[in-house]
Amino acid sequence: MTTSSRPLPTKDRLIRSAANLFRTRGYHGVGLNDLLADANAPKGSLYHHFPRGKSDLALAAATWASDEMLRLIAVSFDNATTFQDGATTLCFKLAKLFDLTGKWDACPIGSTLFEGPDNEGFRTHAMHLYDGWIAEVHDHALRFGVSEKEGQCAAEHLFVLVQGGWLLARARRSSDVIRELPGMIAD
Amino acid sequence: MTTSSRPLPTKDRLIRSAANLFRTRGYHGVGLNDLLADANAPKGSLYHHFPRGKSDLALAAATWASDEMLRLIAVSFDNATTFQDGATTLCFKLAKLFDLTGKWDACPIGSTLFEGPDNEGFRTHAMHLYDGWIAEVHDHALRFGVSEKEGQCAAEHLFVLVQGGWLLARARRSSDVIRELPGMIAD
DNA sequence: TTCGAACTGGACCAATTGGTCTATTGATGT
DNA sequence: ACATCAATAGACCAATTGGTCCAGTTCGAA
Repeated sequence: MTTSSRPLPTKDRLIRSAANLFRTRGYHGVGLNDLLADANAPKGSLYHHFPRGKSDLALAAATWASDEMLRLIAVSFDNATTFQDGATTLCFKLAKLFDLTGKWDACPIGSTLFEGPDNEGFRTHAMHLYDGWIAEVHDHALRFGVSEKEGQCAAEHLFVLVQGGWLLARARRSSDVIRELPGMIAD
Repeated sequence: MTTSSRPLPTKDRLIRSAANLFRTRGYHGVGLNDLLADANAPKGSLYHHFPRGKSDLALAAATWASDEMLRLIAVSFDNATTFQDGATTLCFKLAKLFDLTGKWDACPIGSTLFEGPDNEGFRTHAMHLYDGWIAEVHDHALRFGVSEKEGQCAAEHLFVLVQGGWLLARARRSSDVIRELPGMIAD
């Protein structure tokens, strides 16, 4: 039961709980019991909405979490005047979420989809979601008049920085690294 | 049974197997049965050498894997003439390991120690190991005449890039990103 | 050769795992 | 009022989990 989860339909509660739990404890680190208790749903509902069970739910949870991230990228770059500006805003927003919520301390996709059981399907899904993030940044970059190739480079660079920073921040329990990320782009 | 594991003492076989398995499948993704089969050791030996069981073994495995990485950093920077040079060599070595072995497709520390059970102890251990990597790069950076602070920055920057690149490379099943990492330092 | 500790082998355990199945409930259209 | 079907509730299951325990074995020092 994360936030005002009462009015949400069961399926959405399952997805949200799964996303939040997998994010910090990993796919295998979360048992169905924890999951169902957190979502306040019986086992029957899980297998009604996700016939293939835990793995299906993990896929859906990762997609949902990815969409959250896409929105974060969008709002960060929408009001930006330069790429640097957008990247800086994104990092600061991530750092704030890292500090305030207990769940933004790791990339939701990686924690959920790597180390999964049917590794190949999970990996492919993760790849697509990541490419979605990069494409989103890429599109925004183009608005600032950079070339196609430069935009792709910049987007991948930002992705790599964010992921690396996320990990180090988690290990140190400090969002400082994330805030210093933008400085690494210009250097 | 990874490589010529016959002459190795049981304890070392356990550590190596644990390091290799946890690296790709995560702490919770590896059961003791898999682990013991891979190390070709009985359960009694595990709890003799690691009285606290799986978690103790994971700590030892992470430390061992970290030492491997430290050596890789050392040989990369030892014969380098500039920081860029050392960083480039390191990335190319990592990319090669990524391609050749099946196990260098993720940071061994993160996969093993995050999402662990007694999260706090695991997290602290991971932090120390990571700081070891950064310190190693930092020391090499100083040899090239940069200031203390610049060296720390450069080391953390490289760390972040490597971690982020590692993740993207894993998702894409391609070491290309890792090889392009050095280009992101200069940009 | 004997003694004692380090180590091995594996039977055994309670708890938990992901998953199945069926009975029941709720709502919606007719 | 009825039929229909999506959704819920949870008992139940085999398999596996990490962990305990102890009888043997091995091996080096006395």
